[in-house]
Amino acid sequence: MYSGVMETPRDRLVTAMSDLMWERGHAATSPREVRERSTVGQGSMYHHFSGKHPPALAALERNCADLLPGSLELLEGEGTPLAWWRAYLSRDRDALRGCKVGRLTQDPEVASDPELLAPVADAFAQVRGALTRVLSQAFDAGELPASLCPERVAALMSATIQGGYVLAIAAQDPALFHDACQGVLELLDVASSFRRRLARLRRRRLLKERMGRRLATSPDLLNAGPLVLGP
Amino acid sequence: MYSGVMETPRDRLVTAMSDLMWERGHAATSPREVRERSTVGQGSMYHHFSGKHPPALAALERNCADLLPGSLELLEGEGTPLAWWRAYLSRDRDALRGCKVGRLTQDPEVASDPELLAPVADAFAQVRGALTRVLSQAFDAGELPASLCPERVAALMSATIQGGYVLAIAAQDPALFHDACQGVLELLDVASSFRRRLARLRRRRLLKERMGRRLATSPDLLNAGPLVLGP
DNA sequence: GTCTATAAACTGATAGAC
DNA sequence: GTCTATCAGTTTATAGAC
Repeated sequence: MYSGVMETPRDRLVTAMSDLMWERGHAATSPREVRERSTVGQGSMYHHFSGKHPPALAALERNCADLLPGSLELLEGEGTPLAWWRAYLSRDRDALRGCKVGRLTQDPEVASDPELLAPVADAFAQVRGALTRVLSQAFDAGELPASLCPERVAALMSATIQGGYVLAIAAQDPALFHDACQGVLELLDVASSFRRRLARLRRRRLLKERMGRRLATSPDLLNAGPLVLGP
Repeated sequence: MYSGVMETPRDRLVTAMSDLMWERGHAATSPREVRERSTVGQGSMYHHFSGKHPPALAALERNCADLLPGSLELLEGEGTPLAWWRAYLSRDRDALRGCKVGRLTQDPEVASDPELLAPVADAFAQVRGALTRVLSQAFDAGELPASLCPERVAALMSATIQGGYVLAIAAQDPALFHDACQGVLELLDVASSFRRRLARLRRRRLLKERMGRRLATSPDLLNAGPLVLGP
């Protein structure tokens, strides 16, 4: 069925609700505001939706569906685990506007309504799942120390982004968002370089044993100052 | 001036506003709710405060003043930097209720009002400052690799907590909050053990040179499997 | 300082013509 | 499906007695 270029009134209502939930949350959004933004008549609104709940659920599901693919596609395809999580944590995000989905966890009417919370919970679970898979690959490849737990590091990555928004908005400075993300990247770089260095030591030791002679430990390892990481 | 055990009506209004801002945020809180909770009469409320803004500012300033000391005192006193940040990140927090202060960054009326946002920004800046000082001490003592930046790791710690709330509420499971906090602790443990191990290598090398003889590299270092950290 | 009464405004929701 | 008109219920805010 051809719907033309114009959005249908129903879509306009959902779009208005979606925008308002991002800007103001659910509890702070009144049906009147939704109606005004959607430029839909008073009577028409009640023809399409009865109350605030149904359009809110539709808006939420659309927001999650819109946002998820962009996040998930960064965490797969060509490349290495390290490149994936770097891309994910370095992704350009509008720090002062916050997360369309995450913000709603702070809304009393969403958090207390299992139906509204479900798509939010699902979106976060999927992102965390993808991050966990990526990290597990890095562990299997020996690129991260086994003392780290993929699930916990995945939770940390998601939390860093969500908490980064909080810090940035509080300070009205996007730099804090990027500081937090950089911070976790730097820690992961240390952890993965650690593993690489240990592996290097192991290889040398094996080599040394096989060749039956002593190999001087590489001075550049022992003098290592700040950890400098490859590109 | 003696005020007795009972809170004054003005205090009751501020307390009610404070509780409601935590539970529902500012935008979603109506003057009527504040009046009902405070059990202050309609006329009395307008005698003490004109509108929602003044009691909100008072409530916010009180919340920040109540919350800050508890956080700051964990980050000083006897002990080591590592013990301080562990205590800070392991502190018992009600993950599903969220942060009294941080939640308000997601409120449109707080985020867009410089006067209301100021105490929030200040509280976060102070915590970040304390964390940065603690981390700087660890860097100075050589307990963390110099590739890490104290400010960024401090931002990461704050973000982890704030983001942990988001994940926990989304999943309605406090475990996710603790996962995120544990995740950053584990990464910091790796980073600090890394530094310790490098330092150990350096000491041995110095010793070796001074004694003019070769010292076999410690097998327990080279065979290190999962990093096991001290208590 | 506190209370009751009341005014003024607004909001959510419905009905019925087109 | 959309519009106008309208109603009922609430909410904010003020006035004035105590």
